Amino acid sequence: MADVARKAGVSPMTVSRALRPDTSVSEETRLRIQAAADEMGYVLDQAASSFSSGRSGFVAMTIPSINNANFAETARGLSEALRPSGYDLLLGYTDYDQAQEERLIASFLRRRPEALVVTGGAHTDRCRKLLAECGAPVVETWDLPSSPIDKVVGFSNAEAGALMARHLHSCGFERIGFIGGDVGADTRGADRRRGFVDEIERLGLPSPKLVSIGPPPVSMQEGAAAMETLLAQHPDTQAVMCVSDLSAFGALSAALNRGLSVPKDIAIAGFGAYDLSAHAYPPLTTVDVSAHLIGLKAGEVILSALMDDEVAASPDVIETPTKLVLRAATNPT
Amino acid sequence: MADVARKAGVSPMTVSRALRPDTSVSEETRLRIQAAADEMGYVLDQAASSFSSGRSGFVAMTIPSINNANFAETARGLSEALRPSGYDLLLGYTDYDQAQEERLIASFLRRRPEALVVTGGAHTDRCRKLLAECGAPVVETWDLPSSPIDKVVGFSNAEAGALMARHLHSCGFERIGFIGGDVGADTRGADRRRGFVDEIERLGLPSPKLVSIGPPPVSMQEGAAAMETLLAQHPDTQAVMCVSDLSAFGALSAALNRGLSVPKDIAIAGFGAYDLSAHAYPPLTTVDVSAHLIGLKAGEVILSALMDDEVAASPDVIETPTKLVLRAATNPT
DNA sequence: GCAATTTCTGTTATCGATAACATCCAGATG
DNA sequence: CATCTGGATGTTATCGATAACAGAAATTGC
Repeated sequence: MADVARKAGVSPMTVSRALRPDTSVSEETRLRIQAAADEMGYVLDQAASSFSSGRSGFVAMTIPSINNANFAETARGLSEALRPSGYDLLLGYTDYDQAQEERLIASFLRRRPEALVVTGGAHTDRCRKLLAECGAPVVETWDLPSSPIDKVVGFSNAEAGALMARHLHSCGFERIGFIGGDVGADTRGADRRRGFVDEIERLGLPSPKLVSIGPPPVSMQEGAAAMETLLAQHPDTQAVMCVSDLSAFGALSAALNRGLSVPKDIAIAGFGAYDLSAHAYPPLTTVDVSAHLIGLKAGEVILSALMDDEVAASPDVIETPTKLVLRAATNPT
Repeated sequence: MADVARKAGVSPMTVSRALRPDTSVSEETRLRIQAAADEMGYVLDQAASSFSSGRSGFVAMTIPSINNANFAETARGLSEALRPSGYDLLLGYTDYDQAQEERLIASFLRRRPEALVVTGGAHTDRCRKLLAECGAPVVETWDLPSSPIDKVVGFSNAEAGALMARHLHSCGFERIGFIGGDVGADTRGADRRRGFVDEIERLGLPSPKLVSIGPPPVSMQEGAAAMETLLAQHPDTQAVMCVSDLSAFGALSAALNRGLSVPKDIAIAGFGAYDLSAHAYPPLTTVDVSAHLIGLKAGEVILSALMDDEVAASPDVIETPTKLVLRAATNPT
């Protein structure tokens, strides 16, 4: 930077200012400095910049799986919301493992992110402590934790399950099943199942048949296997909700392979409104949780918190909409 | 850190050493320092560490889309390969836009990544220059560029297209189509189409009917629309390859919606071996490009380059395998 | 026309960790 | 017993940018 300053005939301080937005340097000088920097191939050293200014320019985010269209959408939304303000996204995945999440958060904190976004409201004790005491805004997403760490942008997974329960009930199905959502690692999936089961029972229908599935990430393969189990044990099942569209898609393929007609022989619903649910044959009924919007809102919450606008501060909890998406796979006619 | 040092009764330098691997501190002292640091909630400031040591601890990676299972797999592979060495992954997506890639790379370079991984071999001139001159190892992936910047881990997209062409020919199909791959933004998709078309012609079959598709990312929706166009214009088409499994899946749904039987009326093949291709009904024939392996190999190449082991240096170009995956959707019997 | 204000630029100190070098000491070696 | 060796620890200088403050030049207001 000193070289650039010499070349442009100014002090290093002026170069520093010229290369940042919102700093007072005359337009003429800025252009001259810019030209000198470009010509010399000078690139700002952000490590030094972060060190000196105490601002890392990072927002850290953890998601359960990098290979999941829904969480990817949330990451994209967050990234889009933050880009105009110049923040870089530090993205990591936890493999649905709270211990892994803790390690990841601890590692991220060394980079002094200016805000953190995590998925879900369930964390190890130490992880909660790290997040609560790190001094940066924290946003929990994809959930409505009962005792949030800081900010929340999400929805009730239990209510999403109940929503689907009411739909299947309104379609006239009575012998109903649920695939997945039993493993502790995916607390949101477990919440959906709980909401679904409770609502089915509240509506006076027989308790849903539950089929376990392996630990997350739940694959299509596992959905297919679970469907075969369900059909073997309870061949008279009329409708089934799966913990995600991916498992629902696997379940659909298993049903079709068995020669069943969907929804005539068995209706299938998923969760998450993945693209594939719209193009499955028949298309799958699902719940749209506006994954992209969650990311956008989380970004807005962060920016608002970082501005420290006491006046225009975001609410601490933002509930995002969930919407039933009706498709042929649960249409009883 | 000075506080921790005081508390543990050592110098700051010893604390610095104790908190890093591969540094000589007696086990007893290390434990005492670790305890003091934990108790005080001290977290290393990596910005300062990077600044001082000149090593950022970052590897930067750009992928076309964050919401694509294949690229996500490559990112996961890279991340897994690098984790043991303590590198953090700085991940960004280009939206299949070279200008966006250039901006992203320029932004990443300010963080002084110790290596960069990019997707494909097509870049803007300035981007090539930035990458070539940044001093860090660069790995181009998912392609075999004719004039690589540095290292390469990938495969020939044209050959992958030709592979599928030979398969469809061997099945006895003659009137063949190709959906997608026409837009410049996705050079790899264009390569696949070129390889496919050339091979079909070389085999003496009539030139494939080509159907355009919107700019990437190619959605299932667009695959479906393209299939409708193809069926309207060339209803006698016997087999079609799509630029990706996602568009193939959309095309499949369009064909089924039309009341066609797959593969009896029309055979469908995709590319990429996405999970959904295995569980589509009927399952889709595709090309497996070992996305995860690409990431792993890229990570190994980087680690080897950073070790500067002249002896065990990785080759500059690693060709990863592509494998035809035969499934019912192109089985003519 | 002169003081008051604003705009632009320069000076100095500093952020927190680590590289490089120096030192000390215990045990091995001849 | 003197010397050597190597592991463990301390000392000093430094990385590159920016915050905070200070000063100079341009502009404004009455």
